[in-house]
Amino acid sequence: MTFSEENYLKTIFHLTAFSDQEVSTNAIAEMMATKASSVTDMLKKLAEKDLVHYKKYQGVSLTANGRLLAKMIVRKHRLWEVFLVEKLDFPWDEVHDIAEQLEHIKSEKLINKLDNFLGNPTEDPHGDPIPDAYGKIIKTEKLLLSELGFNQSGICVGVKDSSKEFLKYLDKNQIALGTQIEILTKEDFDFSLKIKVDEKEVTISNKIANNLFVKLV
Amino acid sequence: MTFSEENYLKTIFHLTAFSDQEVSTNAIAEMMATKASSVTDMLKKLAEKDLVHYKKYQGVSLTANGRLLAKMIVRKHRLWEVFLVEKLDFPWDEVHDIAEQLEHIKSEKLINKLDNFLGNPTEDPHGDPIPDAYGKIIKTEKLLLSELGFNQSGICVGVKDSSKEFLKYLDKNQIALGTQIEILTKEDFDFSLKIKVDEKEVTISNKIANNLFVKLV
DNA sequence: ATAATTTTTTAGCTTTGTCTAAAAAGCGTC
DNA sequence: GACGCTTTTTAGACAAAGCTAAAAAATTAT
Ligand SMILES: [Mn+2]
Ligand SMILES: [Mn+2]
Ligand SMILES: [Mn+2]
Ligand SMILES: [Mn+2]
Repeated sequence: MTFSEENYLKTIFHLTAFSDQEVSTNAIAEMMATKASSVTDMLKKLAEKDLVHYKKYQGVSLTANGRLLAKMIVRKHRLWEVFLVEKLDFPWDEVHDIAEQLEHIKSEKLINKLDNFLGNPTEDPHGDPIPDAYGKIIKTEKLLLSELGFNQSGICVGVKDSSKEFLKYLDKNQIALGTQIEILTKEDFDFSLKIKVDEKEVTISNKIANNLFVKLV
Repeated sequence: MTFSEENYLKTIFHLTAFSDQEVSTNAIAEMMATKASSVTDMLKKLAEKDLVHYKKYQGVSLTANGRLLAKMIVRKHRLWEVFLVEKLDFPWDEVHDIAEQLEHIKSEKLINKLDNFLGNPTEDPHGDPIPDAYGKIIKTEKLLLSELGFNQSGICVGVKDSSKEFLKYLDKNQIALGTQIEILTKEDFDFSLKIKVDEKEVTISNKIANNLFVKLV
C-alpha cells in the first residue's frame, strides 16, 4: 500500500465513522484538498484491491478489509501522538502533522512494541480512542460542553475540533483534558457561556462549547 | 526533498565516507540495487539542486550542502536505531529496516527531542557514530579484530558488516558491543582465530575477524 | 416532463522515478 | 593511433498520482 492509498482509506474511514453511509466523491476531495477526478481514479484502484465498495456515481464505502486497514492507520497515528506528547514532551497542538508522517511506517512489530512502551493507552492526547491490535475501538460516553445545563459540572475528556488554533485557545484558557468545568450562566442571545475553570470565571462562545467533549461528574 | 533523493544522497555519502574520492555511477547503482541509467537521471536532478558536483562521465561527489543533508539523514537513521533498541527492546539485527523508513520523517524538532530523550547518544547500536545537530561526527579510534596480535585483548565496539546474518552470528556466539575478546592463536593457513570470549574459547574465521571493530584494552 | 444545475466520470496531459535498448565516451592493449 | 571492452549517458516507454477541461449521469427546479 502506498501513502496515498492509505490516506484515502483513512479519509473514507473518518467520513463514514458516524454517518455509516456511503460517502461522496466530492466529500473525499474536499477533505483531502484534492480534485474529484483524482478521487475517482483512486477509488477505482481501491475497488480493484477490494478495499472499498464502489459503483459509478453511487458513492463509496469501506469493505471489511479496507476498514481494518484504515483502523490500523488510525491506531498508528494516535499511538505516535501519545509518544510525542508523553515521551518527547511535545505540546498537543504540534503532534498531528508529525503523526501524519509516522502513521505510514510499516512494521506491525514496531507499533505493538510502541503500544506496550506507552502502557497500552486507550486514548490519544486529544481524547480520541486508539484501536487495539485487532481494530477494536472502545468508545467512551462523552457529551459536548454545550449540552450541559446550569450548575452542571463536567470533566474535559476530548476535543471535537483538534486544529492548532483551537488547541492553543484552550491552552491560553488553561483548559486541558482532565480539567473540571462548571456551567455558571448561559446567554440566550448568542448561547455564549460563563463557566468556572480552576476557580476562575471565563466566558466562552457557543462555538467553543460545541467543540469540547466532557464527561458529567 | 523526496525519499528517493534522500536515499541517493545517503548512498553517495556512505560511498565517499572513507575514500573521499568521486564515486561512480555504477557504484551507486549497485549499492542501491537499481540501474545506472536511473542513477544518471537522479544525479542530474541533484546537481540542479546543488547537492552534488557532477560532470558527465566523471563521477560525482557531494557539495557542502549535500553532505550536510546526508549527515542529517544518517543522524536520524542512527538515533531511531538507538530508540528501537534501547526503548522498544528490538534486537540489533531488526532495527535497520525500520530505521530506513523512519529516517525520512521530516521534523527537526522531533529529531532533536528524540536525541535528548535518548540522552544524546554518540553511537548507534552497531557502534557507528551519530552526527550531532550540526553534522559533526566524533570518530573514535577503532581497529579490526584481525589486526590484533597474540594474547592481545580488545573490547568489541562496533561491526563493519551490519547485516542480519552477521549480527545473528554474533548473538549466537554471545559477542555484543562491550564484550571483551582475547586472541589466543592464529592459524597460518586460513587466518582463522581462536579467541576467548567470557571464559569460553571460540574459533572464528578470518571473515568474522575482519568485520568486528575492537578497542585495545 | 423538461430544463437547469450539480456531481461524477472520462480523456488527455504532467511530473517523478523507474526500466530497456541503443548510442557515446573513456580506457587498456597492441 | 586504432580496436575492443567497459562505463556512462541518452532516447523512449511505463506506472503512479496528480491536474484541467469536457462529457455524462444524477438531481433539482420549473
Ligand atoms: Mn491527529
Ligand atoms: Mn489526535
Ligand atoms: Mn542501519
Ligand atoms: Mn546502525
